[in-house]
Amino acid sequence: MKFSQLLCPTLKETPREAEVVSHQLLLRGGYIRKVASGLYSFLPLGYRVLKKVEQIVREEMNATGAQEVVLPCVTPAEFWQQSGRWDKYGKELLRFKDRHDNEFCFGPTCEESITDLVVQSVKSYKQLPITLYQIHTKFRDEIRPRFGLMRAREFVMKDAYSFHITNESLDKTYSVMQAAYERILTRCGLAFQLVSADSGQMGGDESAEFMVLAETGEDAVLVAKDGSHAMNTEVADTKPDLDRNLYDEVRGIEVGHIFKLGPKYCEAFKAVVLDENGKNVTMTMGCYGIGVSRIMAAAIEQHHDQDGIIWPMALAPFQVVILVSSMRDDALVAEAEALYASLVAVGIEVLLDDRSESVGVKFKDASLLGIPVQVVVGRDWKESGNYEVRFRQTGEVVSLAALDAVSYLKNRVVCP
RNA sequence: CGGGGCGUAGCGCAGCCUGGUAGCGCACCAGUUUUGGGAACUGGGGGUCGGAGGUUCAAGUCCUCUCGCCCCGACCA
Repeated sequence: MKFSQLLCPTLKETPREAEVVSHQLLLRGGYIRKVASGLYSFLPLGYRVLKKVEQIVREEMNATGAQEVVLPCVTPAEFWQQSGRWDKYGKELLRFKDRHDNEFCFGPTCEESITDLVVQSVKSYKQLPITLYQIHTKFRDEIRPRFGLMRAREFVMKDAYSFHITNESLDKTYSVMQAAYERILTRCGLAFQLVSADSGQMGGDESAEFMVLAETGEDAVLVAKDGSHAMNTEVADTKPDLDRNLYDEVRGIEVGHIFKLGPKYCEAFKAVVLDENGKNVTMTMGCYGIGVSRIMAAAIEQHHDQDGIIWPMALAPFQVVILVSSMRDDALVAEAEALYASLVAVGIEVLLDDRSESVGVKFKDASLLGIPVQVVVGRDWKESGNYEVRFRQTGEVVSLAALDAVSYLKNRVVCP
């Protein structure tokens, strides 16, 4: 991609509405724009990052044997009445009527819809266990949306649901999901903490949250000093005899939550299969959510500095940006374009900053955008034929012979 | 919903108290000179001053109502 063609309206000044750093930098970097409170458009760079997170989630889900589906965003009121949540969910559930005066809501989560699907299509214990997931838009009419993508009303979530006839089977899938979530967050380059949690409105027996550690996190977490476990302070508050001296309190951003739901929804939907004796048994269920768009924000909260975003390699919209120090120097431009073509040819995601801006602007924008590797074709190349390579995260600066550039950069953009 | 703050060009702001031709910086367009950490000059374009009503000869400014946005709280993946 050439920067001169890219829709990327960077801002020098922070919009007044943005309070937290991820929101500020996403706006300043031209990643997102606000449409209304809690509603955001993703611009090309923002969408690239979102797709990176989605793809990591998808790969790890598929690796567990989970199957990807898509359910409608709009669901009929009957589903929610059947589970009892039409009354319980409150105003967070966005409700409306169609032209026939039938009631619907925009799904904030999909236990009802997925259970309905499974009821229709799963009839035998031989089809179990099964895990279905989707990566899709959710809407929750939050009391107070805030902090940009951190607590938006419309957001992208991966929600997975597993169905079983034994608790042992549910336990097993729950563990598999936990391990998958650990791999997802590790691949995303995030430091996180697994915490036992309150299952809240979802119901169920056991749940755990995945917290991305960041001082700006909305949640407080108690981590045992011996490292053995951690819990949300919401849970700690229900344990009056807990010795808080044995814990350190840290802040976290909840990016994932896994639940053993049990039979609640399956009972409500009469989700039964025939067992090996030909008898009806009610299924039991687990659900597993990851805030895909929230991970974007959390990654920035954890990885930024005064100059801007510092994307982990796996999430970066581009791995490399080539800065041409002067667009009026034909030799420089030709060299940069040749380098660009050869990097593209080996599959590196590279942005060529071919704008007729001063090199200072290009440095500032490259740092703000958080592209992991900056390759400068300029002064050094004129003098010695070398490129100057700068690493956003470490500040390391390397002088690189042009001949070695492709193989060197290929090695340096590998995701851990 | 309670408390607080803010709405003036894409972004950041001044002007309001004390009513009288709607401004500044950045961004944008054209031209010239520039190009190693947000260049300079010249010339341009862009505004229902959030909306409605009122007071007045005259409202961005005063009054009333209203909508939106942000922060704190309750709530929450």
